[in-house]
Amino acid sequence: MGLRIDNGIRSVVDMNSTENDETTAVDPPDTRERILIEASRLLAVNGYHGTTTREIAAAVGISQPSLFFHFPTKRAIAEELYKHDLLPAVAGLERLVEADASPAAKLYAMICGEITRIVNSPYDMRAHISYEVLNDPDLALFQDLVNQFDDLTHSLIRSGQESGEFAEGDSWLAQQMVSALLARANLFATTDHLKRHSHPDEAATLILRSLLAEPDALEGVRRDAMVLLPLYDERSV
Amino acid sequence: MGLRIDNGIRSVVDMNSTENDETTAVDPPDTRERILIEASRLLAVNGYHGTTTREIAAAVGISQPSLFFHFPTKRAIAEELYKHDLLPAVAGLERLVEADASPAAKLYAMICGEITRIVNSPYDMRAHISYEVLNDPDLALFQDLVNQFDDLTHSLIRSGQESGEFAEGDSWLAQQMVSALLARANLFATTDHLKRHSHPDEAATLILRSLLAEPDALEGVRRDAMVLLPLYDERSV
DNA sequence: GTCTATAACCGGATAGAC
DNA sequence: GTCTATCCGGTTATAGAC
Repeated sequence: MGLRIDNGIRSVVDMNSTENDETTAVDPPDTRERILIEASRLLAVNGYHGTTTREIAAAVGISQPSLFFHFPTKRAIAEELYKHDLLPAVAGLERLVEADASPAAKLYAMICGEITRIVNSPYDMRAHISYEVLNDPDLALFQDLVNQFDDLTHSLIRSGQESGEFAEGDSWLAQQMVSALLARANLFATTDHLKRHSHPDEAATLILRSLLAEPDALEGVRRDAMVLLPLYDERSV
Repeated sequence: MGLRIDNGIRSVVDMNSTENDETTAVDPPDTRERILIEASRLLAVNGYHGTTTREIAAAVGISQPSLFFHFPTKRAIAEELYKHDLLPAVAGLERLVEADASPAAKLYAMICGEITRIVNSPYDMRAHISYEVLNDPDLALFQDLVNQFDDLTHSLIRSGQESGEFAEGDSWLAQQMVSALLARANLFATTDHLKRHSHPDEAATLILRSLLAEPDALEGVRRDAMVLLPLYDERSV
């Protein structure tokens, strides 16, 4: 079958594809896709209420009403962006949780996979988990998705503590630290510090060192996580 | 003096005063103070652009134009809140940095002191470091303050790495983890999980375990930090 | 698919009475 | 200090031509 180009920006699929077929060479983003890209930048910087449809249209280079040919409402633009970010994350973490491996390896793989995904995303998702968005009753779907992700992370930490692989401690606080670091990773991705200087592994190492009961176990965890990592990526399942 | 119950909110003035005269016993929040409290909640949830002066006024129980008797603009309300949050943080961290102690103890004391301060604040400061606010050119003052805080944290981590007290690693990433956790602490404070179940020490422990080259050094670091802690609090200098 | 013109609304802020 | 009434600029979204 081969990878289809989904007409857009180098879709996520393309960026990560291990082999390219010759048809993917050109790949000019259509208007709809350019709207999503520019909107993601503006939403990240100015927030949902701080971003106007005029600004998005100007960034794309079309008139403000032309936006409404491609999307029914401003909200629909934001929804598509948030879904693009959150659905693969929840699905990937669910696959990891069900896998046969230690909680530490699963957590390590999740952090690596998630940061890799964020860095490779064509969109700027810094704002995806702003309180402003999560508390908007009209965007309740995303509260659910974020809560699902957080709950899965929390249960991973709990079961690691129960098996003795992780040190005892407030599992809720630990989960918040993981989720805070991942939210921050969206910022790394655009300041491009992460792209140039840092590795997903470093973030995972930082978290695991703080959780593991036995620091020397880290190398083994890393090896197990590398085997698990493809599971997190929807293309490889 | 004795502990007064603060009916609701302890006013900022009271919290920081080293000595109380007897006239402060009752402490009914005046309108101006109530505006700040309600505005902090709404700003935290809906963001700056997502919060209207009409909503703030309704929460306080006055008419919308009455706000403008107490504050010249909507922005002035936000500015006062952000200053209240950021000025003591930067000043406290500066005092810690200049103190005579190990970087690890200073970092531990900062995290403890900062979370304690957040939990005790009468305001809900969840939104204080949203990109929406930090990127607003009219609020550039706060970018400076946040950058100062982050730079001081970063230099603390760097010098700990240079002395061998901390493990090698990306100091920028480590600083981001600290700052992300503290930003999240503003959320803890209102979900009141932190107030009930968690201790500032747990957060500091979580971070230090991930940074220390020698995990067994943690107990000594904690003891040194406890001596340092009063330095962070402006009331005790 | 994109445009111009515009409807309908909501935002911050002011005027002036009490 | 607080109110009612109001101004005015900016915002989302629609209508209809090309």
